[in-house]
Amino acid sequence: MPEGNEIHRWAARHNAAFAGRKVNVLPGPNHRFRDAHLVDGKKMVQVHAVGKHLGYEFANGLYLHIHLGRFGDFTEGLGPLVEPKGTLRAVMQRAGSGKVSRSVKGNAHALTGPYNGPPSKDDGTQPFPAEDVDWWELRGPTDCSIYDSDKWQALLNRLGPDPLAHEPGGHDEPSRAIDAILAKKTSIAELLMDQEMISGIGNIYRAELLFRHRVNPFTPGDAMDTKTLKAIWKDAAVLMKAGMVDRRIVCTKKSDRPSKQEPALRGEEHYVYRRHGKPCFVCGETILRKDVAGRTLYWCPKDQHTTKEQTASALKPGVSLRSQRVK
DNA sequence: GCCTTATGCTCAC
DNA sequence: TGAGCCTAAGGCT
Repeated sequence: MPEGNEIHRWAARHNAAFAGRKVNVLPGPNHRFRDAHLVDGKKMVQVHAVGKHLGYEFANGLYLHIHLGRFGDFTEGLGPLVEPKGTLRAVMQRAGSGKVSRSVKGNAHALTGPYNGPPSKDDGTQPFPAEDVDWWELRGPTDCSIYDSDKWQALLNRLGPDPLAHEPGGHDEPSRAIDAILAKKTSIAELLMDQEMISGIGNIYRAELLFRHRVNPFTPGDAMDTKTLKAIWKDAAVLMKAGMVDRRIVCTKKSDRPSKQEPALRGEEHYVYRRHGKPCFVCGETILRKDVAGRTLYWCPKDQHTTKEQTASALKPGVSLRSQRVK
């Protein structure tokens, strides 16, 4: 369920664990990933992350392309693999690290922990360094398939610049995104989610970025100004980088949190995302939500200066999104 | 157990 | 613009 921060984090971890090594790539129990054999047993050169896409580059010139979509996720583990579940799609394992064991019940070593931070789960499991990862398993991706280098390059060409793919100070690329946005009449809320404009931003970051810059989400791209767009780009890079490290998207400033706690308490990570019906941390106004192009947009009508009509278009409290979509 | 929701995207019409 | 695909969790009965 990742945005760009998670994708770059997986790429970093899987580079540490597998880059330069021979790996086994196996289809899941249902064998839906039929092309696994094309890279199985080959040397994995390196993992690339662009926007929300992962590309595992192999020495034979092929790429294992993975897009997690909304539901996809990895489980990493140490030691022998255990009992894959039916929904499993694919597995990568260090070659020569022993046979895949399907006899052990339970998965005591498996967890999807943060880099070196505190455990992400409340079950007491401890994180381990990426270098120690022996295998990962994948479930629920939107795509898991083999690309040749032309197909991979075509993907890169299609995607807009990625805030996480650029070094601070070397920000020449955002101009491409900014020019593209300024040429569109579509709302900035939709444009921020458009991977051909900027890649890597998803529903949480778009809502939070628009709030942090007090931008009316319904503003057309061509009515935005360059200065604000530049600021949003820079902010995106900072927030997403932080989200890469602790596997937690935190967009509130300490001074805006009701508790003033650092790190942010549960429920105080976001200004507007999933806070509909609750009071804005900054102005106290009720946070609104609306279905926009199939995704839920959250905003504060006061801080983000929405018009009466835009405010009135928000979903009524208690009404389900599904019934709203059917209108 | 059913319903809803969720950090996404593609394709057919 | 809508349907479809993918999986899991939480709230409700």
